[in-house]
Amino acid sequence: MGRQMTELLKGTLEGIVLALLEARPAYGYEITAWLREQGFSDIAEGTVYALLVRIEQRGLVDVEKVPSEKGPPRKVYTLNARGRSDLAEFWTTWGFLAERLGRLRDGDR
Amino acid sequence: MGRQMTELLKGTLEGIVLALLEARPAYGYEITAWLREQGFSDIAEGTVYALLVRIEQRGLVDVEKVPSEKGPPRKVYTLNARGRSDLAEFWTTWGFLAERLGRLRDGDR
DNA sequence: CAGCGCTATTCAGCGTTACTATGTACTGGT
DNA sequence: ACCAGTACATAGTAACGCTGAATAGCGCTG
Repeated sequence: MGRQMTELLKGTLEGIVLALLEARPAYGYEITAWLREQGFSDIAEGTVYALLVRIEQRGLVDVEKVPSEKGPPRKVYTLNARGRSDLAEFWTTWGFLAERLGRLRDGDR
Repeated sequence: MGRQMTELLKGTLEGIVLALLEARPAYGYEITAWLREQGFSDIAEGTVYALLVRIEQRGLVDVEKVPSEKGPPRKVYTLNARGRSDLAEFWTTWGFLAERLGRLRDGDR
């Protein structure tokens, strides 16, 4: 993966996953697959699982273990109230940045 | 500064500074002041200087020492060819992310 | 039934970045 | 002599994503 993408993903990836979980509960493997579909083809599985551990420890998600027909049990993550609040903050921060960057890009300085 | 902003700035801040330098050469103290004007009120001076050292070592900028009327000599940074190429890459990467996030925000999933 | 592929999670070690806190140095005004 | 403003620098820390590998369950095929 490019160095720039790696750095830009810091913080962003967490927002993306929270936003996905807002739409529907999901488990790690599924999230990784979804990310790849969305064009984030180079995101390592390990990265996603580490992220999920973090947001669980911060109390942004509820976790439920669900047996799978194929392979080991899934850990299904659901966004809770704290998570929704955190996501709202994320959108505010992102919005601020995106607005500044948009102006910069259009040569408005 | 918020944790989210700190993480989102990773990679972004470098792009912002490169974009500024594309518009006009500048020196560290000046860049810090400009950032504060743009609403990045909490970015520490040390952060900017460290960033400038990095992009200089990567060969993205040319540096010229210019005596100042007030205080020690200024190090004026000018974006060079490599820097412009790096900035173009940054906009591509940023554009990709901004597009995905824009969709996510609008509930398009 | 052995091996392979897919599903699913976990972990150790690493590199990069921004933050905090501090230090150095030069100039002009009181 | 002192202090505020200008200007640059650096050591140490925390957070995040990446690499690479390991572990484990299940179904299918030779």
